[in-house]
Amino acid sequence: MPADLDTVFSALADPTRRRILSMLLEDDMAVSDVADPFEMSLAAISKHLVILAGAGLITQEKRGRVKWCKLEPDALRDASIWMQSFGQFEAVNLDAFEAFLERELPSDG
Amino acid sequence: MPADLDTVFSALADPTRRRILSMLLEDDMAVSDVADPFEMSLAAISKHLVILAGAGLITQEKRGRVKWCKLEPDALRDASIWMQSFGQFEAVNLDAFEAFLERELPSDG
DNA sequence: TATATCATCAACCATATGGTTGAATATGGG
DNA sequence: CCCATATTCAACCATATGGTTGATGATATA
Repeated sequence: MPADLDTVFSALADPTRRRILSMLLEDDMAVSDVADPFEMSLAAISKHLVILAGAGLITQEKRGRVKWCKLEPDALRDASIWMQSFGQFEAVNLDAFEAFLERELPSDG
Repeated sequence: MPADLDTVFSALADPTRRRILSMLLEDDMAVSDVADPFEMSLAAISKHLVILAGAGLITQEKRGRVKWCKLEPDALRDASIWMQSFGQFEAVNLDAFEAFLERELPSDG
């Protein structure tokens, strides 16, 4: 049951949450390791993770006292499809795509 | 100068605004015609249009006393590209796409 | 000119959002 | 058992968001 578009798009609207997602592209992470590079409280990050999980963009699994966060890229599917319905733009230009990632991923996801 | 991802995603997070975008897929529209099918004030719709314009998703041009609204689908490009960076999902399945449009476009865009 | 129409502005309101801090709740290790 | 670690909870705060209404500013038309 995919989260609705409201939930997914508003989850994606926050730069902290997008940055978390891009961190999770590398590997699954514990909550406190997700929080480490941010200059905000662990509680704040914990709330962001709840929002990402509510949107289905991540899942969380507790093992011992550590809660692991895992990216769930499929949750982007419906939103992506929705965007393609406005897709008078041609299929993504791969050069532009790589340049974009180079530019955006390090800081903002 | 494309609007940033924050702006685009939060513009897309509201169902009224997505519905407006799907109406504009059909044709350019005047502000009051956009407002017609909604059960909310013209002023509220006017604010939504300002937000869509701020995200670059539409442009507005005043001719006489009528302000025309036009969809600008290119503004979705960066956001779409960003989403594809999480694109472990394969290229959009066209059957699923059409089913999705059938399901979503009439009410919610 | 007088009047109606198109759209925005300004002030206001309720609720949501994103952050804080300190206490509480597991769980693991010595 | 005792203590440290991992995470969330609860209360709070400032600001943002999405709506309302009534006034206002342009423009078209009789």
